[in-house]
Amino acid sequence: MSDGSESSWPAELVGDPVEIAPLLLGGMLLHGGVAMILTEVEAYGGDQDPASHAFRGRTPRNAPMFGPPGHLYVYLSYGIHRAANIVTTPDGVAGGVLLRSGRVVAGLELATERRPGIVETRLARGPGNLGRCLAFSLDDSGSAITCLPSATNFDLAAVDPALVRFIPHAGDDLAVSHGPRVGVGAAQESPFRFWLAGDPTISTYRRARDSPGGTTP
DNA sequence: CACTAGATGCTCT
DNA sequence: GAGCATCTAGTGA
Repeated sequence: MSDGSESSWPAELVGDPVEIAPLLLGGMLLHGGVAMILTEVEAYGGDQDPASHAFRGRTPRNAPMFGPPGHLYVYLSYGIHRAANIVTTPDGVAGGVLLRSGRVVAGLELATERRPGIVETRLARGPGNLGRCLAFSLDDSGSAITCLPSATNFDLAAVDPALVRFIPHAGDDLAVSHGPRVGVGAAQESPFRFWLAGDPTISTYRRARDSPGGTTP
């Protein structure tokens, strides 16, 4: 009974996570009273991707990965960190995009409260830190994401912090770098990780590790 | 900056 | 019980 609230996820953002992932960069994600621009993402597939949680089939935890696109898949990592994916594949097909880094653009006080003493550019660096800034919990796994037009002008205080909203980037092209994911033999050919070139919210050493001698600016 | 070790709790066999 | 799609603090240059 969700008052006709179907996911407003656009068809352009449905498909192979490797193709959709770079399209999410520059988009704005809202939850928990904080808004951030996505600066680094990573694609995860289904039964083709040995590193994916969905690789060994459907379980209660990863069920959202197999569900409709435009939904959240949140998992607990190392008992501490909550990492979030955006499901991009059609219903019945597993695949999603892990949100690795972001730049906080609104709700800075809340984000700083959740990560005391951390410099602004590092507030949402890494999947666990990003999830903490946005106050994601395991209960948010499976939630629908409301996708709004890029022209949307919002008042953060008026946005329900329990809802997940996404506003895609539109306008001038962004400089996107990409690199292969290390440690996964079967999928080393195609790039899985994408980030905004030169963005200060992404650490340099991690960048160098992920794309040795190639796509970095 | 590079590297190491330890924390921490849910998920699945 | 084992194993994590990780992060931080600590060390040494």
